[in-house]
Amino acid sequence: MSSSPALADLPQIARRTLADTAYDALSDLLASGRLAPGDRLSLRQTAAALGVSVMPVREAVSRLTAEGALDVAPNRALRVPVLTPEAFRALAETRMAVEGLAAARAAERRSPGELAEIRRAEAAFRALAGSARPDGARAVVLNRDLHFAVYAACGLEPLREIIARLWLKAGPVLNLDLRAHPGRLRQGSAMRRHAEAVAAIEARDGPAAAAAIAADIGDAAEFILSRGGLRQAQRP
Amino acid sequence: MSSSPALADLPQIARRTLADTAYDALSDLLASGRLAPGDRLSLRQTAAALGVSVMPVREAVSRLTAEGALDVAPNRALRVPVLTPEAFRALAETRMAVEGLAAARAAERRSPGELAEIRRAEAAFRALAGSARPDGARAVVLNRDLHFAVYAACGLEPLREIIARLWLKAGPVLNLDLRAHPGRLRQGSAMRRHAEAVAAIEARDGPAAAAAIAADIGDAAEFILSRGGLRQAQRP
DNA sequence: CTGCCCGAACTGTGATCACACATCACTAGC
DNA sequence: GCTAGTGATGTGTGATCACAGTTCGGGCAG
Repeated sequence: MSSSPALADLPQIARRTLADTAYDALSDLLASGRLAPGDRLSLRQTAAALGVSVMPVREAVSRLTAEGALDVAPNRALRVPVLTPEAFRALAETRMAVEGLAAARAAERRSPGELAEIRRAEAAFRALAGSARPDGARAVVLNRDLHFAVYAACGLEPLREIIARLWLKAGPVLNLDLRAHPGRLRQGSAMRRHAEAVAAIEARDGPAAAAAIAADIGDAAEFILSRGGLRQAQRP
Repeated sequence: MSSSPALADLPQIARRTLADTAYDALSDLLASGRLAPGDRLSLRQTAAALGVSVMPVREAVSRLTAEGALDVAPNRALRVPVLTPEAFRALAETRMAVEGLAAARAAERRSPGELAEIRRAEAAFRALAGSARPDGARAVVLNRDLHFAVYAACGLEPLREIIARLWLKAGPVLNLDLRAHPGRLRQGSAMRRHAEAVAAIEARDGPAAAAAIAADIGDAAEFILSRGGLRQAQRP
């Protein structure tokens, strides 16, 4: 097949289905905490909001329920999962273990470029968290950027995907709280943990990086649990 | 609403949709290696085979693709993912880390009942693997039973789910190989690793349990990689 | 005024149809 | 003889309809 070399320059046409787009839209809502635990959603309503039929939304929702990011009650009602304190604690412990693992590997094998990216993300978060009146929604994004800059450096793509799914489950709880109480950022706990993590990654100290990330997760989880930020999943 | 207390004893009616059933059927095919990497499947054909319309199959497939257990090519072709050697190695490393983590926790906090269940599963596998002509398909099931008896004892349900998804991705490669070459069982490598793991769990030695499970995974992965058991994902 | 019941509106689930696209066998043209 | 175009067939994707089940509010009976 001989043809003009100009064809080689053509960018591949992105082949995105409506279901993919719907999935991204719902994921974003969940990860950013704009969908709170217990919120119900309807296929037809979200389909109307997205301007498509219910089919793409159905597929997106079925993916999210498979990942545990959404919950279909026995009544067939569709809602954002409400975690019991026990389930939330188990999720937090899992995250501490798995994300600690990724952080340790990142510390040991990060490239100079990856380290630079991590430091940049840490600086961005610190600038926001240290400001007079931090924007909760933006803090959510920057915190996520920093964490995933670290996990991207661990060199194991499957591990990164696992963590992304864990964040989808924890996102509504964590970020709803962070949006509601951005003042917690001023306590500096997150900033301190982040600084410890970056220092450990810079020093190629795996265990220290794991400990810092785990402490960051544990601090936030403990704060939310102590505040009773979790509603019970029971109906009266 | 006052009613007879006998009603409290009634078991909940399992509300299984056709999509759930289709998901289980496909998962089983994947986990047991009866669907080999590169195999294509068609919504309409599998729907006909299951005696339902395409809708439930569509939903099951969309869940599986979200988990990475199935792959929808840019051509929209649906197939079991073909792992490159690099991707397979990354998956194996992730499994060694994550499943090692779970095994370590299981060793430290297993209950007597869980230990008994693990020992029973180990004995069942050993009996089969040590037999004259081991049945590959049955070995797949018993190996899975043993591993998940350990992971169930780790006390973190989210971690167990993560591992189940990893097995869905690795299953076609591993189990296709095991079915094709059941003679490898007679080398005793798996049996030795299993025995080490059970001993470590019995002794509540977390690091040793992690090492044994990781070695079990690593041995199998190394064997498959050395045999060139992975086809390239490229088309001629 | 309170408790119950019934019906309208809505839910997810499944089936069916329509469509754009991919694949492959085949044939016309060089 | 080999390539390029063409048609039939099958593919996933999306829309629409049908249905069983739920939810919720209004109205009737007590």
